[in-house]
Amino acid sequence: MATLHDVAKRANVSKMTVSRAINHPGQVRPELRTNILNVMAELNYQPNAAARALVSRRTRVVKLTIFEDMDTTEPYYMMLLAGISNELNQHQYALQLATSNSYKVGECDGYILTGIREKNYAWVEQLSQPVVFFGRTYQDYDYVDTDNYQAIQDSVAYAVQCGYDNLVFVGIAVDAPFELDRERGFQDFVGENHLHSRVIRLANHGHIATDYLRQHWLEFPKNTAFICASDRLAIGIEDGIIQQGGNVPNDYGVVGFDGVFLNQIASKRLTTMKQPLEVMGRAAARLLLAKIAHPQTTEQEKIIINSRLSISESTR
Amino acid sequence: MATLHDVAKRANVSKMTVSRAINHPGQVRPELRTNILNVMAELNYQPNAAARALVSRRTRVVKLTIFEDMDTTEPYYMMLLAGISNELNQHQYALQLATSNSYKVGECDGYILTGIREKNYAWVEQLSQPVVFFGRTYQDYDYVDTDNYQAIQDSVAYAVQCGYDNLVFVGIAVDAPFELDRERGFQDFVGENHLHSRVIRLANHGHIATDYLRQHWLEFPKNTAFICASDRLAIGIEDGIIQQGGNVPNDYGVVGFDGVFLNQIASKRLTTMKQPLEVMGRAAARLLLAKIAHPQTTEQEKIIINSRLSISESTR
DNA sequence: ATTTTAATTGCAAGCGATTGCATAAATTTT
DNA sequence: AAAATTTATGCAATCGCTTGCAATTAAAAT
Repeated sequence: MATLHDVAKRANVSKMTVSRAINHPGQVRPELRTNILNVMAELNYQPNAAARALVSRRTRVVKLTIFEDMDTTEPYYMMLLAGISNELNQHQYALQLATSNSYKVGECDGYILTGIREKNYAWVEQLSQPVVFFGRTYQDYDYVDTDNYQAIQDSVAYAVQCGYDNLVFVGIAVDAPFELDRERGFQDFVGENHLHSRVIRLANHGHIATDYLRQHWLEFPKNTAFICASDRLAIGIEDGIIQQGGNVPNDYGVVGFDGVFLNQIASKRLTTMKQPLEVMGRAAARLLLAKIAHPQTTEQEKIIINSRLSISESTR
Repeated sequence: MATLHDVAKRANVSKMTVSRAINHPGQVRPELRTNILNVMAELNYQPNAAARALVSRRTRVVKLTIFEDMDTTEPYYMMLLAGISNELNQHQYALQLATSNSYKVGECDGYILTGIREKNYAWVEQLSQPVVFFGRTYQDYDYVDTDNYQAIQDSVAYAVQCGYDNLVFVGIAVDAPFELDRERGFQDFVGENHLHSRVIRLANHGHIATDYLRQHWLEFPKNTAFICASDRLAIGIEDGIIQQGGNVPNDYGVVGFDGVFLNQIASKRLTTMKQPLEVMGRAAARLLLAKIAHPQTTEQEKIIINSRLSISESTR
């Protein structure tokens, strides 16, 4: 492997000039610089990351830590990963992935944290590097999120506009900010508009929703819309309706949440509140990189990115 | 941040002794060592990874590169990630994630490569670090994979044993080793056993399979089993059958492949050939770590891990 | 033409750890 | 009891790069 020294010798300059040609382009004579760049290419020179990190105290690594016992069946994170990875890449940063088991391994310049639990806060507070949360947290940290409250309101408003007059919120039985926001959004909307409504909470599995519908089928009259807190639940609900002989979307409407991919496998393509996860991932990465570059300047701390309803075949 | 030097001073020894206490426990007097370890804990000393990497030429980072334009809707990789991450973690290695865009960013001690395309081989060959492929490749490299040929044969055998007498292989329309192996496995089995059979190839989307069934419904008599090359296709097929009024599993059987999670959302829980992705990920990581530790000793190069049929409600 | 200022380049030091060799202490052998 | 061996520890050099300051050169101002 060629080193700075090799390049310098070959280009007849000092190591310093080569270093500057790379890191401070303005400080070196243009023609000299192009020459150096050529030599670098000839020698296939790659700066040694370790040496760089050692002296500059910059690893050029960002760590994404997924604390939630990673539900490996959830494509949600995959899309997030893609967004973060792409953005970091553009800034020559590498993405390191850590889980609740491995969060202590490896160094980095900053953290993107998601799926955090109360018990992890002690660890978080002790971090010396900048931190950005993905998803609003209980505590007061910088984060990127979607407006769950508003998103659900939009979903319900749409269902009402479709003409469904009985609104059922199918929530995920979990005590997390995103879920509470959604439920509150639903409650407020149906309250203000005096709508027939109901809230049920289920574990986040399609077949659980299907089973639930089977057992409670008679409780749901025609013209009911199910506003679900995940696409999984939505698909389970839809399957359940169809199995009970209900007609989707004519007599029953189903709206999902997340817009992951499940709509690709459902019998009918799902109407769903689509989170722009790729964009949100990029935003989180960008915010973190800004904090790394300017540790004090803490201008924009909370970034809210709107979800949009993707209208398809499960509503009329 | 405390350095080796700080620890050494506080413990009244030289830096070297501290270094040895960490890396070569046998070479330092036990009581001295425990004392040093205590001081390290007191000072919350963490070895500087950059400095270490610089001199030892070991980054303690493994890079997983997913070349396939990452189908972010595919939980497959998520499960793989979990396996790799867990295994690396146990060996104090960090996992760096790269995609087809970012494969040039960052240094590492070795690579796990997956979803590789012909055009990437030039890059692969030029790598100086050890490489392990996830999934058999066209070329002759070390890899971890499941026996796709055998797995499909097992699926078909099971379907026959269930009493289905018309076998349909629903393949993914892609020119990849895993797919060719599966198709060949099917063809060989039905050929040798003189079974009624047919092969169709579709893009890997559930609703495409559903649509296909709608259009070709009359071509599939009762007592047909669909052996699918993915769970997505299987779910689409199953939905299609049900929508056409067919009875699963009594008149039609459906067998999936992968065992990702889709069975959690299907109307009926899917019988599927389950790849132990977590285990396979761990195996890949372990193989790579072995190659990193002993670059020459190339004993075990191809690791085949068996998939197992997970029998559920979509077959009788 | 001479001084001032700005733009380039080089020198030396050092980031925090590890490797090879040398030294000191403890143990065994003769 | 002296010599040979093993076991522990320390010293110095070094990994490849960047920071701070000094030195050189070119451009601008007097």
